[in-house]
Formats: sequence, structure tokens, C-alpha cells
Amino acid sequence: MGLLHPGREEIELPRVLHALSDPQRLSIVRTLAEDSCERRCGSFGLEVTKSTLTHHFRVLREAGVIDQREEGTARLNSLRREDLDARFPGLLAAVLASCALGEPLAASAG
Amino acid sequence: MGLLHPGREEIELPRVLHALSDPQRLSIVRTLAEDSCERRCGSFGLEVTKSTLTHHFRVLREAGVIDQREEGTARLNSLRREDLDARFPGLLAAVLASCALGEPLAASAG
DNA sequence: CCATAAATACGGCAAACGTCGTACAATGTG
DNA sequence: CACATTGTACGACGTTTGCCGTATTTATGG
Repeated sequence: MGLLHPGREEIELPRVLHALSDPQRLSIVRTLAEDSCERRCGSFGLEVTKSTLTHHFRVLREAGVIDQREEGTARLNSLRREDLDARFPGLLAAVLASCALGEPLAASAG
Repeated sequence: MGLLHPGREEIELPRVLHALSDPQRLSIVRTLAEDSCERRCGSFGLEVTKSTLTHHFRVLREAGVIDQREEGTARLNSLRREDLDARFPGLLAAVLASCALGEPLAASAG
């Protein structure tokens, strides 16, 4: 299975904004941004089903916000920070700074 | 009719991101940002129906992105730049800079 | 081989979205 | 007054969204 990721130049602003416009996905991105290491899909402390989680991760990946790579049975997620910064300078930082002022992050067990 | 605008502190990030995630609305915001004066709803050169236009302006207004005030039969739109900057510093600038690199603005007759 | 763990795929469902058409209200202008 | 201008209200439509449950895939461990 391909794990389709858009190339850097294919990342589109409306799609990124839409991907970030959901609280669950925003929480995922915040968690990924906090400690810049790869995380399994199940380690984000979100209170939704695994199927729903899969859906959100796909939206983020297809928008170009996150990178997913397979390792064993797990799927490791990381933020595409460089690509996003290159394409939309300052956007990610502004979003992260903005939601840092809002509700706290979900209890995400490491 | 009330013309409901959220107060500055009521503006929510996911809602703003969602409002900006539509190409038509993004075009509206870009146009408003280019020359910081008030514009009528019909003056944005968008190729959608008036009803659709009304819908998009309402989404932007209720998200706290634009201000609308009535004057005669017209409705004058302006960007809530200060409120957005106060609440989400750098966000608007990043979005505007990002889409400036993309497709050009619709032909918006003054 | 069997069981467990991590995540997907598929299908379904209610709600929201973007769009439109028609009808309507409010304000000018002849 | 009649008429054009500007925009809303309402209802409709097809699509997408976010969510779930169940079945399935793909490794890892006994």
C-alpha cells in the first residue's frame, strides 16, 4: 500500500487549512509539534475510535501536514515541518502559537 | 437584523481556519487585505450566485474574520485585522503571504 | 499454529457544506 | 408610483464530513 504523500510543491493552502480546522486533528498536530519525534497513531490520547483516528490521520497526510511511515504493525507519524515552512512560511508557527493559548492538550500518554 | 459578530475573545481558531479553507472565501479575504477599505459584497469578482456569496460572507463574519456593516442597500465588508492579530498573532499574515504565492486573485472590479 | 496488537478497509449514518433558484425586503432614482 | 440595485431568506440538491461498528490485514510473541 502506497501511503500517498503529496510532494512539497503539491501541498495546497486550502487543504492544509481544512485539515487544521478540526479540533481533533489540531490536537494531533500540536502533540507532534511538542516533541519532534515520531509517534504511533494510538498514542495521542484522543477519545475517538480507531477507525475515526485512521480517518483523521489520512486527512492530515493527504493534505501534506504529516508524514506517515510504516514500521512493523505500527505507523509512525511526524510533522512535515520543513515542507510546510518552505511552502507557507510562518503558517505552522502561527497556528501552533495560536492554539497554545486555547484549551490544553489532550492527555497524551507517551 | 442583528448582524452577529463574535467578540474578539470569542473568535475560535478551528472556526477561523475552516472559514479560510474555502478558495472563494480565501479570495474574499485576500481582496479585503489588499486595499484596506470597505467593499460591497458584489465587488469581489467571484463567479457564484448572490445567495452563495451571502453564505460565504456569513461564514466569514460568524467566524470573526470580517466585519459587516449596513449602509443603504449595501453591506460593507472589512477585515478584522486587529482582532485577528491580537488573538492569533501572525496567522493572518502567514495565510495571506502563503496564498499570494498561489493562483492570482480573481478579477475584482473596484 | 494461535493469540495479540496496531492500524486499515468498508459500509453506514446523521450532520454540515457549497451551490443554486426563487422569492422577498430595503433603499435609491426616474 | 414603478423600477432598478443590493443583498437576504428559505428550501432544495448532491457531496463531503466526522463518527461508528465490524471485518480484515500485517507483524510480533507464545
